[in-house]
Amino acid sequence: MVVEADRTRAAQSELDQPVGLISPRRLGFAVKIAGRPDLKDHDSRRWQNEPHLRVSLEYLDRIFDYLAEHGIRMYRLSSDIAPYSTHPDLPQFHHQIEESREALAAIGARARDLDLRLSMHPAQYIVLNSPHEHVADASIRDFAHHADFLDALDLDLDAKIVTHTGGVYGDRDAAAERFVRRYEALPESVRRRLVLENDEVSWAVEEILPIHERTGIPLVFDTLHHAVNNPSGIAPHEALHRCLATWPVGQMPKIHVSTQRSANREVSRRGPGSATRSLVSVAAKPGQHDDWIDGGDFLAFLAGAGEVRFDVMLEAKQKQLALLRLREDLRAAGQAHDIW
DNA sequence: CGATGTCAAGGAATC
DNA sequence: GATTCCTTGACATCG
Repeated sequence: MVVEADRTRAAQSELDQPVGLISPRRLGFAVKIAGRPDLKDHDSRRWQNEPHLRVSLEYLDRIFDYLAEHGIRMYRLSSDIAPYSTHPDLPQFHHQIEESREALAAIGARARDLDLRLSMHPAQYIVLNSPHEHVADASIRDFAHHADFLDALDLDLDAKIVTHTGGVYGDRDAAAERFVRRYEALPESVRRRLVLENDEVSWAVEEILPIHERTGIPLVFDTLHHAVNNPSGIAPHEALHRCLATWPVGQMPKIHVSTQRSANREVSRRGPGSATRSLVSVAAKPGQHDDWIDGGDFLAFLAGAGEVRFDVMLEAKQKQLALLRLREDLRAAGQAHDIW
């Protein structure tokens, strides 16, 4: 059976670890499966057509097939998996978790069988520290829904909900204060899963560390965001270590890794008012994700990381294809035993 | 059928 | 105060 074979390989890999050589335990990717339009990540029909979580879970089962086939053990679920489930004007969609209990239990059991680490990352509209109470309230409801969903899968506490701090609104201290106050008022079901990621514009590592100190919330280190937003110039590995240290004993920390899109690239574009496509050179904006992960950069980052362990969520446009290619790059560099 | 418009939701920068 | 960008794809409708 595939699962048993994977477990055996897992045990073997642990034994093969050279003493002192540090590695992530898992490589994961987010939501969409590149090049496989048949593998949908959620039921995306409009509300008029009554989309449902049960349909999304059938899709997810097919994605799990793919993950099992490729030995991938970390995956970010779509936050739209239960369509309109917190939409204020569509209460008829608010009970999908209850309506899907059995399917949720089954897919959760399968995730555990496959030793899959799952996570979620609510959309940009979820802003806990917003000065607008209605935005904060909607965010709290959304977090609670995400937690209920992961709980319905009966997943352990490595299954996290990732968020950003939010805005600054011209007063950083007040913005941090709102985050802390509202975090502390969150239900335990949310607090035990919520983790905070440094972002690319407003809240750098040095600015979320104080929030961790006040709340205990674990920090997800994002390498690209740190490269783009690092006002006091903290060295990447220093930032990494500080974030890893915020995780409780017994939970495996995770980080986000991506490669920045290079300055110029050729893309196929549809001309204005015309149906024909042609190759055009466009400038990339700073902080954009590249299609792939640079294997050399990744290896160098690991080599300098020291005696620490963490899982790695890859954020690349080519999704799981970037993960598979990175594996090949690492294998070519003699690090295959070392990487999941 | 291909092209175009739309989608629940926010924040920041710019004017 | 209003507009645009961010970023994303696929559904839904229009011509």
